Amino acid sequence: MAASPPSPSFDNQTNQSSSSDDEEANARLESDIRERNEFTKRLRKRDDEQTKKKFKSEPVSRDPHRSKLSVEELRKKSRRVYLAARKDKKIHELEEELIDEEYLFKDVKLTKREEENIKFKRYALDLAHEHEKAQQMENIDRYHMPDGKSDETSKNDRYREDNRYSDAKANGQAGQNFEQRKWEDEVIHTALPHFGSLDKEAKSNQPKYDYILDEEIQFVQQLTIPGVNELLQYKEKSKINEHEDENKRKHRSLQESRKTLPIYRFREDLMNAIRDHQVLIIEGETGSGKTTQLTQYLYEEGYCEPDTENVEEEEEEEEEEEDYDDDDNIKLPNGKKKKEKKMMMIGCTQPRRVAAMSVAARVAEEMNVKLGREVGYAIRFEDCSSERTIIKYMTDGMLLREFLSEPDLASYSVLIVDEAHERTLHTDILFGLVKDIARFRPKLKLLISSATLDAEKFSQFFDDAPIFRIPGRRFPVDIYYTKAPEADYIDAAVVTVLQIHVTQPLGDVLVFLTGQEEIETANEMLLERTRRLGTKIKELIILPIYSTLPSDMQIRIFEPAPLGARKVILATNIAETSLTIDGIHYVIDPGFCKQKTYNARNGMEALTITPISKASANQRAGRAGRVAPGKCFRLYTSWAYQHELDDNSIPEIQRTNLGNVVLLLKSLGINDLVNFDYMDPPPMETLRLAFEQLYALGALNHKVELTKLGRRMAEFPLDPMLSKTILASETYKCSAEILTIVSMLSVNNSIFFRPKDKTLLADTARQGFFTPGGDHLTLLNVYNQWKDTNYSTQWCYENFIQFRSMNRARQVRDQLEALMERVEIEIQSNPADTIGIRKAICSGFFYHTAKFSKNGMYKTVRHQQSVLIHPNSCLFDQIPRYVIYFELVLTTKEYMRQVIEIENEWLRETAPHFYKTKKLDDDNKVKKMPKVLGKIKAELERNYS
DNA sequence: GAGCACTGC
Repeated sequence: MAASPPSPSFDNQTNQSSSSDDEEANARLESDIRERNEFTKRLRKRDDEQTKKKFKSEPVSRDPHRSKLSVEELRKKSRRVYLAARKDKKIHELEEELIDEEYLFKDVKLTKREEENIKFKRYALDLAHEHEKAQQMENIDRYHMPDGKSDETSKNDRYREDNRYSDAKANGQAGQNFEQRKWEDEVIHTALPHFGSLDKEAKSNQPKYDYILDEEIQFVQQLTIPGVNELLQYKEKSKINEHEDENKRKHRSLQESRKTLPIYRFREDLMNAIRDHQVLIIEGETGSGKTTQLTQYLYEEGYCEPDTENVEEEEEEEEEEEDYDDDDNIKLPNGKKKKEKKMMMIGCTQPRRVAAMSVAARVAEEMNVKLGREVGYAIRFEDCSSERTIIKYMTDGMLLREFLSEPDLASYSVLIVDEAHERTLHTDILFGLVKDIARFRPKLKLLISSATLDAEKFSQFFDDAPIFRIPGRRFPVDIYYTKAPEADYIDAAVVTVLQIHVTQPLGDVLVFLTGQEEIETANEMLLERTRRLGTKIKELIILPIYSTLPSDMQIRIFEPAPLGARKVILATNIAETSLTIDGIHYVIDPGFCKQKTYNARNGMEALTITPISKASANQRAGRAGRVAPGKCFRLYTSWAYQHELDDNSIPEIQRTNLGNVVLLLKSLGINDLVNFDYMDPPPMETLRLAFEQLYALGALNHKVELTKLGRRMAEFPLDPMLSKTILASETYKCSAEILTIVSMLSVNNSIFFRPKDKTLLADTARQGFFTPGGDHLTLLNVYNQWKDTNYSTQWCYENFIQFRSMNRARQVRDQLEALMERVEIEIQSNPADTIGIRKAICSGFFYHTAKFSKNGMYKTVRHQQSVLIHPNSCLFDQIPRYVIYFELVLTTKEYMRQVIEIENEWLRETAPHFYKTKKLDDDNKVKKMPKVLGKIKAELERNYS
């Protein structure tokens, strides 16, 4: 990994070629950066304007310069190798120049400028000599980062800082953000005079610092998130009993470690609060132990005991086979046994599958029972629970589905909605549902567990339920902000990584970027710059992580860095909540993430880079304090944090298609979705579109009631249009093919693998699968070929197909196939009948029809939106008159993704209620929606005004 | 000729 430093000799052959390589790479980088600058400029426009307002004395903000600057600097950098090689030569020249000048101008009156020039030259020469000396001495700490405490160096730094103020004043060009800087330094006593170096103007006079780092960013420490560390406070030394067997010893130590968790101290108070209140908001910080302990405490308090009224009824049936004692794990901790299925359950929801699984496993271990028995979990594709399960962890969506079979959730005595602050779509819907059932089930306990900031809001929603606060366990994290906004946050992040690497003690760095592309760019930049620095710096191991990265690459981030080296992890949002990496001491947070937006007016989705929320920023910062005190460097100003970031992210319910949720709620008998108890209501347009689509699909009738068809559609965990397609496949006797297509469509566009260095091969492979008729049939073709190889991994690899996605499609298909029994549809295969297959798709997606129009684009029939066929589609270079698309996405243009060609008449055949019937070759006109929908619209408008 | 944050059923 450590590249050798550039050869000092410029004449050297290899060096020349490598420098031309460098130039090429730089040119690429340059154009990349130019584009990015344009982009980020737009994003930061608001930031700029605010900054301008704030610093009125400074008419031009730094940002517009910066973007230009980085290009200029890149040019400089491309010559850096060359310059480095000339260092010795230059020093020598400088020496001679000085001697000459002193000799020549000995008796001449020099201008002030000339004098300064000579003075500067001597200063530079002195520095260079000093630097060389320092380099010869080993273990000298040249790059010191002041820590703000009053040691010798800090004083010096402070002095230098003050000089900078007066310099700026003297020059009459009140330095960038001068007032602000001074103010901040005065107000914040812990201010960091400079992180690495001084500012831009000062930097040019500081060749000593410039030598290692090309550019540096200034940070100011604003505050420290205090740590809460109760580690070991309750730890008791375990006495090892030699007669204890391994299992018992392990169990004992587990029990002891349970007592060290912060929540343990609050057990009694907590249980009292739960006893006294039906609904309790638990504000528990990460590491408090609430997720694993709460369920166990509740169990130990007897919340699983059968409902007494029920037990009397069921007493006669109390007979069950006892295959219970044939295991090592015989008894539950306090000797209670679960006797029959009338024991009540404690349910705990998690937003993520892995969390549900791993927490359940941990609790099973702590309770010394087998996972899947008393303690179990339920996630899609995998139900690891049984009749005797009393503590059940599950994903939020899973509990939502349970409402379908048990609308009052009678088998639960306690429901815990964990990680409620994440506000997933399913959690939000659950809020309304559980609040409702709590009203007529007074014995049901409801615990809403959330991180900070939100608790008050949850309390309000649940009729002012009391809030119980449990501290967490974490280390303090120092927060640093930049002094001025950074225009190019990738460049800024890269520079900060190097600053940390050069000035800070060892400890891994986590950088949050928005996507794969940014991660790859940052990776290349870091590689290039560390290569250039060569052995002057310690080894830096750069590791990318994002969800579509192959698993073997993902695992690498968990390997500890070798001795003396530092890991830098370039991550997407995946590292914010979904996975935890130990050993992170430094977090770099540029303050952006990608967010999906849904436009209900035309049904178009887009993925846009948006500023994160304060809650997100704090979550990210917290990642630095898991194992030791950490530092978080935010690449935005403290002012921006205070004034420009929202407190919380927009909840999912407000930015997603609600078709499936509306259908689910309808089938739960909730008729009035407009007045449903939302914590934050979805946009009116989204609800209206959902109603309209469900009506068009025949899932709702003219009275907006669920139809028989709608009830069958609700069985599938899919978008209503996909469910309808499946149900329609019965008519065309091609359910097997449709199941495959639907499964392939529901794994998000990640079937084809396209590595950067093999784009041509990958594209050829993809085109090889193209099937006449459209992309759906292409997907079917891919799946069937894969199936013919007996689901081979090798085949995927050879054909540039993502194995992980295929496997997922297979799982989805298996689940859907199982559900076919419930809706009583036979699995029939008719692969040759591509018309039948397309007609079935038409029955579900007639709503997504687009017609080629005169202006060379397509127009969607419903919203008259101009769209294009996506360049990845097999129909890209064809112009079918009518097409049906799976989805609309806004990227560089408005595109239809996954497209099939259809015939005009199919629309009237499959959706006669939707399309007006006229003469055969006449254009199909969309029928007017019935009055009921108009009424809904009116009601919606009333409610949302 | 484009470009896929992350989940979940």
